Amino acid sequence: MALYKEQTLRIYNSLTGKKEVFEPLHQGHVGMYVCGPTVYSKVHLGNCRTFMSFDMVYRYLVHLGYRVRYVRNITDAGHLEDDADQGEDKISKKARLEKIEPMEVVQRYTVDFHNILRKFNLLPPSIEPTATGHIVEQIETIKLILQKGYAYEKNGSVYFDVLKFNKDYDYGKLSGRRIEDMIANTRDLAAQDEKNNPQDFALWKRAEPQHIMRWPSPWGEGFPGWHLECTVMSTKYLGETFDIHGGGMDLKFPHHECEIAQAEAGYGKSPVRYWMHANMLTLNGRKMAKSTGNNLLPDEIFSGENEILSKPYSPAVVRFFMMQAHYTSILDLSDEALQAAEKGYHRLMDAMELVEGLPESPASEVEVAQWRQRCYDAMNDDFNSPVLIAQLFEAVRWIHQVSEGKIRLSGEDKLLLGATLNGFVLDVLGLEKAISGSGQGQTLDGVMALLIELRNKARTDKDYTTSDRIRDALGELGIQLKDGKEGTTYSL
RNA sequence: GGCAUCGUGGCCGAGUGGCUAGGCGCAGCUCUGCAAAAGCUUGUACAGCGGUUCGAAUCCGCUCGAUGCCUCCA
Repeated sequence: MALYKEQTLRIYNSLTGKKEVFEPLHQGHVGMYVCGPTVYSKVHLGNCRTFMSFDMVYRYLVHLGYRVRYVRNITDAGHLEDDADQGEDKISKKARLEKIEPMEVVQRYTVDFHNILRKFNLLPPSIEPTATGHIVEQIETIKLILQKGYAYEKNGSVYFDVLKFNKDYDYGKLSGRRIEDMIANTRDLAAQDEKNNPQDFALWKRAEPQHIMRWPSPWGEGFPGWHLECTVMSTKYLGETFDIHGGGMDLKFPHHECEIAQAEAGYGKSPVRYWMHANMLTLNGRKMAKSTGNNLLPDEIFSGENEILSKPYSPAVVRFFMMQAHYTSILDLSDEALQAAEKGYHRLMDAMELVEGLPESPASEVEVAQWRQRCYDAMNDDFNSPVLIAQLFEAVRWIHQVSEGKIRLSGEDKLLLGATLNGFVLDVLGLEKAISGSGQGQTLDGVMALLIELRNKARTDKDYTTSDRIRDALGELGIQLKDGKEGTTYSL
């Protein structure tokens, strides 16, 4: 029997503001769409957190036995410098500045994006569609919205008529905004704007002569509006109604609000059953911004080449750090916090290594099956990974106690404990075992075994000068010796 | 200025009416030739001020602060 039949998953739905029991549209199948990056620069660490959160969501759904179609797009056209349909296309601008083709920009940063996500151990989505690959579908959708009367053409551009839409539907229901407030707060610049109302947004923009990225359309040469691609591609691959739509909190308004409006205008029904929004990542208590220098690139964390952190941190440690916070909470990254996460991460992973060799007893003194359910309870409660991790550390304590002979564990429970830990740590949280044994691993192991043997010989001979010399010299090279009950091990 | 999310012990971070997660640090202990590593033990904290309640970190109001979006400004 599939796990999802015995577990009750609840998801905080941003649309209703409540935790709701998750029931997919089609039993056993889940359709999930996540707004992907605009590939005009190196992927932002905050973006990574969002995608990592939804990777965890995806992994847990798969773990529960659902067949998930996970669609995450690549925005490679139409995303303007500001979101009020002014300014330049982000990708065109970068192409102009670097004097290369827009598609070179797209290619370069798509590759970067994939590389970074692979380091963070994110699973690839089922489908990763691009905006430029769906121009035809976008034009068709614009025609549909025009035909339904919720859009108008002006000088080769097509705009969505928000006020008209709001009469028949509810614009602002996702972000809790009222159209009256928005109108009251808007400066009157109708004179220089071709939109009927400042709240209207572009479905299609006429390309100015210097604009490089352009496609023919019934309204002349132009390019699609940013909000449209997500509506078009989610509908194409997941249907007019689908289960989960995710994205960063910063996309809630206007992007997701516009997606709802486009879909409702076109198809007459709300597109998404569960809206999920991941929260922001701050750095040393402040938002990340290139202009203030309060900014970190993922690779700068891995390499340690930055002015903010005291040392490099591996992708797995950063992932563990992020998983220790709930995805709906603002998370603050700092050197101190990463150091703490690194130690905790190693404690967890080291304990997992011990499970297999634990002594077995006829009966257990701990309730492994109940603990396993507590792990599920944590994840069932809106993917509460921090509470899950707290439960995992409960198991870490047991492992050490069993290892020291203080409590007993049956062979059956040992298997269950190990399988549960592996399932949650590796499959659900997506944490990887500490990197060891690359190309040089075996050689290094051999050298270290020799040094450890020599040092232990010196110690038994009470030649502490020699033994400490070995220990200290290795320490200076960044190799730490660990004297345990079972002998000496080392770590880099 | 508007909307939204939030403000928890030295740090990070769960918890949303009574049953006080977890990680890191600190301290004590065990182990050790000495250390390190590892393990064990230990913390009644919930921005401030009012209010509701038998009882609030948890509900309500106000103030202050943070983050995002919108506006303003530029």
